[in-house]
Amino acid sequence: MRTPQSLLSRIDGVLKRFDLTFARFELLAPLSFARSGTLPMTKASARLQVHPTSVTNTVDRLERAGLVRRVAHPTDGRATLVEITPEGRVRALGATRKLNSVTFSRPGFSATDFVELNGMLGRFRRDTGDFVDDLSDDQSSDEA
Amino acid sequence: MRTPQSLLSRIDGVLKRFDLTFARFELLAPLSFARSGTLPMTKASARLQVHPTSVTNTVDRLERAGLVRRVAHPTDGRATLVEITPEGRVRALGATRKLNSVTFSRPGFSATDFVELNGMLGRFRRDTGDFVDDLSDDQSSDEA
DNA sequence: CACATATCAGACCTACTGAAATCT
DNA sequence: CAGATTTCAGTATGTCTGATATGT
Repeated sequence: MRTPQSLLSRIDGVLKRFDLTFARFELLAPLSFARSGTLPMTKASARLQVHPTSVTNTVDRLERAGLVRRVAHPTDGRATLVEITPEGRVRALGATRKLNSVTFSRPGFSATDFVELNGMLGRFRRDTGDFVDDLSDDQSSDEA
Repeated sequence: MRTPQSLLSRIDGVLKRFDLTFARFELLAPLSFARSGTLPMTKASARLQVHPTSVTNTVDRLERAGLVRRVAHPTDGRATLVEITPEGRVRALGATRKLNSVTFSRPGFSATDFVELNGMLGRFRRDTGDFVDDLSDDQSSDEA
């Protein structure tokens, strides 16, 4: 538990310069990668494995910061899409780059350990049934 | 980051039955292992790598629950020792046992992966200078 | 009508900052 | 007096539960 704690503090240190937290980055980054730039709230909740109200909270903050927008779902009147804004894209890209550069400059793991670790964690997630919807490639129904 | 998150939720699930959180267990467990059963606040802060005020907070809650006691430091008038109570020992032991049994029943890692992982995380902590005072075997000066 | 989606209100925990009290 | 130790007040974050409004 100490290692991810240490990693997280490094990550948060970087993200702070972008006025982001890890929780917010975790939502913003996938949005910036998704072609459509949108994600239904429900999917975000499942993807990040957090309570729906937590997503509401996170989206509230990102929206206040002008990094995302809430958009009505085109076909399901109950659902809401989160859409990344141009400014959100810029922010996500900058943060991602900085995180990558910091990670590469001081990875904390040897190259072989890194590969090995990746495999282990993948096996763990598979064995504990954690790959909930990472397979379904995104907001299939969201071509907004 | 997902794997420790998953582990933590399992751990918290177990600890909840003992009216403990992971943060509180992290303080209580070392106390139960230490022969003297005491730890200066400062050491606890360094050991757990959390802010001094967080230790104050954690000790407050444990003390309210009757699991620890605050004791004046015998030689340093500024310092305060945290002392585990008999009830605290019982609680810590029970929680530790339950955690171990759950861990063994569903480890999430293969035996070889587990050994490998241990080595990696140890190397990580060593390389990032995270073994602050785990070497100094405990509250050397606290024989209360 | 049963179910799904999202939000709100309320609560809790953890952690931090800055200021203060006490002691070495 | 400079520095160490701990606490307090106040703030922010993230997460959860339960209740609610809305739509399928």
